[in-house]
Amino acid sequence: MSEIVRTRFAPSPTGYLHIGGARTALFNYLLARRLGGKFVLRIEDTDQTRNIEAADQKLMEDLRWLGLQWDEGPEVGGEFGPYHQGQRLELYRERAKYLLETGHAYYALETREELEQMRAAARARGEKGFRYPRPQRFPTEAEAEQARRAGRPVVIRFKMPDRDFTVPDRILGDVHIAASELSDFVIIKGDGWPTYHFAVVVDDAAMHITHVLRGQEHLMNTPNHMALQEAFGYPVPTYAHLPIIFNMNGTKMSKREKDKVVRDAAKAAGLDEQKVMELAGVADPQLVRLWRAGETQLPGDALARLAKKLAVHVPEIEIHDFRKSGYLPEVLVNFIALLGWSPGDSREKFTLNELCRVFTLERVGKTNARFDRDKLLAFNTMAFEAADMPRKLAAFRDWLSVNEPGPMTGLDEATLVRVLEACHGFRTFEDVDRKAGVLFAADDAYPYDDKAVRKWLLKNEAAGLKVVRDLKALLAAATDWSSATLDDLIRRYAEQHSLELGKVAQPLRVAVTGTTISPQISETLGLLGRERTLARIERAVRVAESLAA
RNA sequence: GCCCCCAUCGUCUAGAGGCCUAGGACACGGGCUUUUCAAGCCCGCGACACGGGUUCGAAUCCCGUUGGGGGCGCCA
Repeated sequence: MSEIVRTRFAPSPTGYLHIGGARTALFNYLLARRLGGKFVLRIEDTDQTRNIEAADQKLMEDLRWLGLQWDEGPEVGGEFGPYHQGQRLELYRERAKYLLETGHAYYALETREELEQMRAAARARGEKGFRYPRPQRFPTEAEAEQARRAGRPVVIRFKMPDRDFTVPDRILGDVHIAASELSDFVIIKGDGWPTYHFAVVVDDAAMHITHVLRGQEHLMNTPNHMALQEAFGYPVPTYAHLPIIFNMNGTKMSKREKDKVVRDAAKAAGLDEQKVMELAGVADPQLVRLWRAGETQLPGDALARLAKKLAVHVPEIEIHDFRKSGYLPEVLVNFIALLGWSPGDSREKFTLNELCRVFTLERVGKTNARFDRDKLLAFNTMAFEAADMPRKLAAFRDWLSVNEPGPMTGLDEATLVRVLEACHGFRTFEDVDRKAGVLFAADDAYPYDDKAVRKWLLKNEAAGLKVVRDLKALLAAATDWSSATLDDLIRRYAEQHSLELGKVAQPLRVAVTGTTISPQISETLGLLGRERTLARIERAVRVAESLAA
């Protein structure tokens, strides 16, 4: 029997998993775990025009990265598969035929244009919302076939019962929707594929789904689903509509936002079409033209390239973005869980397993939430602080693996550990990269920040330069290259010359990294090693002198 | 426009009639620490949208207003 709880996450494959989807997936996962049930993954790829190549793979990769492994679905199988709706067309056709034969559905022959006109006319007449007018006489099978042959579209519509519906929602309570708000909706599209409303009902029943947790944007669709269930004699699952997640500015979180940020930066930098193509590495001028006009999105890698050249931070929207920015999956899970759910006390730190034990629908709120990046960042920082080295190391390697190869790619474990220790207090791996990446760049190629060089090496009659030169000799003669020795050497030098430590450490830091940001100076030198430190100081002296000249 | 949902600090939230002079977290402000960037520590600022009821008593219940959000597709 199907007394066992079964939940599902049913994304459409349009790209990576985004925050809202991740939250829906998480809550479904948690509910199933909490109630000892099964969590099913189903790919809703019924819109052939929107499907994106390999998007299901990306979705699954993100889900797994978060730790939300499904019990049934693509790649793991299960007794109610297949789990791609595109592979279940026979079932939908059979079910639609049943509805047709039992008088619950009928053919409709209007073109999209005709429907648009009908909608416009209804609006002109001042009607409240468009409802498809059910015809007196329905097109026959023969007429449908004739229309098909004539190349006209043929869809199947469901005969919506003429009565009010009450959606029993576990979060919102009973929601009443009047019959006047409902109409005969399409269940089979012109291309023969099912609509979402149809496929979702057929599959939820076929897969014995008991609880449907989904975004609140689906609330008004629910009567359609309930009517379908009634027509089929399917049980009505428990519904729970989740509040929506917004950006801090109250707008909906959307992938388009990433493009907007970069587009605005490109505009501010005065880049023309040619330049954008060049920097983004895009060969199609038409694409760039549309993108500049705000009418389309750039491929992810192209956008990332352009953003990097413009030095703008692209807001993370999709789970994969957070992964690439150096967030921990357990932090995202923890944080997302708190968007719409709370334990009832002031506790905020939860692992996935802990959430599985305490999650209940009763504690899910009704109010929409804003996605506070600052708080997420703080969570990430605290998690790193609390994580042990094996965890940090594994996460660091994961981060390196999903980003373009950089100076730290391929470093051995001992060095990676040392880097992480040297960078303690970091918030994301981007911090680590920003702080220590330059130490692994070629000694003759890393850039010098002119401002830093002027301030710390050239100012006050090149006081910093003198310090650096002195130190070079001392460092060359150091007995060994341990952090302790280096620290001691630097402190002693400062003391002997009555200088504050900052007056010694900063010039040295600028000399060996080109910037004012690096791990503690003795660690910085330690990581570089004697030879490279000396080589870098030499180069710094040359750079500073040429800048002064 | 019509229908539906929602409403506590800037943000996420605790609060299920007296425990609330409303608690926590992040952000913010100030201070400490300091060799940069972070991190850390201490202190502080800060909300029941508004108006009516109900009640001995309301952030908590009811109604209205306002505000926010969602829906009104051959998208999901």
